[in-house]
Amino acid sequence: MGTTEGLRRITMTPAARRVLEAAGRLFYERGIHVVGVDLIAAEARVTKKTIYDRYGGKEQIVVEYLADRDERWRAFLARYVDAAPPASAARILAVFDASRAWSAAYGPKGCSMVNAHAEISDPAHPAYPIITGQKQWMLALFTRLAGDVTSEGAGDLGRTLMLLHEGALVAQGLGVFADPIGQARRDAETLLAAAGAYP
Amino acid sequence: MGTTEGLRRITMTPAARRVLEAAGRLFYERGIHVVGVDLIAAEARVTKKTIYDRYGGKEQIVVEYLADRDERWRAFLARYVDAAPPASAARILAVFDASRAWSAAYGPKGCSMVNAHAEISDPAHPAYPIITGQKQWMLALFTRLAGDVTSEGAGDLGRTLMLLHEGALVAQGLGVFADPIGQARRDAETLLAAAGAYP
DNA sequence: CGCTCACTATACAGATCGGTATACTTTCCG
DNA sequence: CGGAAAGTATACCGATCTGTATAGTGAGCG
Repeated sequence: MGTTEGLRRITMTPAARRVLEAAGRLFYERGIHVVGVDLIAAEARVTKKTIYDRYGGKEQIVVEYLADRDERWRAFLARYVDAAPPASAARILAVFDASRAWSAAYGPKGCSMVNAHAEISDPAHPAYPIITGQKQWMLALFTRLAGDVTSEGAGDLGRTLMLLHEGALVAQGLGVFADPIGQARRDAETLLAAAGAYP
Repeated sequence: MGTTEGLRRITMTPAARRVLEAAGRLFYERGIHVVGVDLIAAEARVTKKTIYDRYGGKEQIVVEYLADRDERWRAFLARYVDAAPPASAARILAVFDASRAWSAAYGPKGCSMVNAHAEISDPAHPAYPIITGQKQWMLALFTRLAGDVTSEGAGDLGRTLMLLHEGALVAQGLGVFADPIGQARRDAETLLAAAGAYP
């Protein structure tokens, strides 16, 4: 079901897990290119040999980092969406609730996929499909959830929700104003009311 | 009026201008950390000595790059906004028209400020205020333009427009769907109609 | 004329980059 | 018992990074 199938071929030994944890934190907070393998090794209390035994190269660490974030975000999100009544507007609002909770828990520097895309511009990079795949998946999710509560115009509504959501993540990362995800949530609510999603 | 006053102290000789042009193109297309001074020098057909004579260091090239983009974007945008009737909803829509034209002319890889923020996380970096300053300025612009066409709720409308606009730039950069800026523009139009901005 | 400024050309320094090699230890498991 | 797997420690490689040093060229100008 995931788009990350053929990419993750790492034996997740305890040391490999520490590497992924340290790399994830450093990549997200400081950026990908600026974080070296030596720093990751030191932070994970692991030798470089172990890193290269498990991952083969830095590129694969990046792939694992993004695939892991993607996987965890989808699971995190599912808990919020599934908790809301089926085919309800509340299911859409739950996405914004999940984003706010995720941001509070895992760092407010915006979306890791968007940030990674700023550094990985080459579409041939093995991590590229993970980045674009998650955004495609989010758009499909919004469109599907919108289709469950409106008789027509689900595509349009889905794209608008996508824009509000992405905009909120960026505004959150740059600290443009307070609680942008809350703002986006209220905007989505208004939008859903206008679309007749509250019967 | 600009937020970039105390930062630009470069004598813009012909060679320095070629450096800024080359660095701007490379930074935007490939990223900041991944582009070295040697590459910039080669691409600008300039020796490294000239670069360090004019800019002092790579950090200042980054500052000039972002300050220049910010300056040019504001001038570009002003032409679109000022061409629309004063205190009209068309002025707001003109922002989206400007973004679409800018993206078509200067590259579709999203917002250079957002991309730079992914690589420059340290708030003490001299380029940081340029990044956040532009977003603050955009929010103030949207809020001011919104205040010109609605009697109340300009702050709220301004923030919503900001989210739509930022979301559209990100979606454009990641290629989530076709013409996201056009989508955002239509959404803004609906929003403005609901707010009674068309008398 | 002679000075200054902008610039070229080239070589180099010191640090850091991703990645590899060698040798050793521990743990688990058939 | 014995061997494979997972790990540590350390030293190293070539390439690349930002930044500097030295020497020389050409144009503008008082």
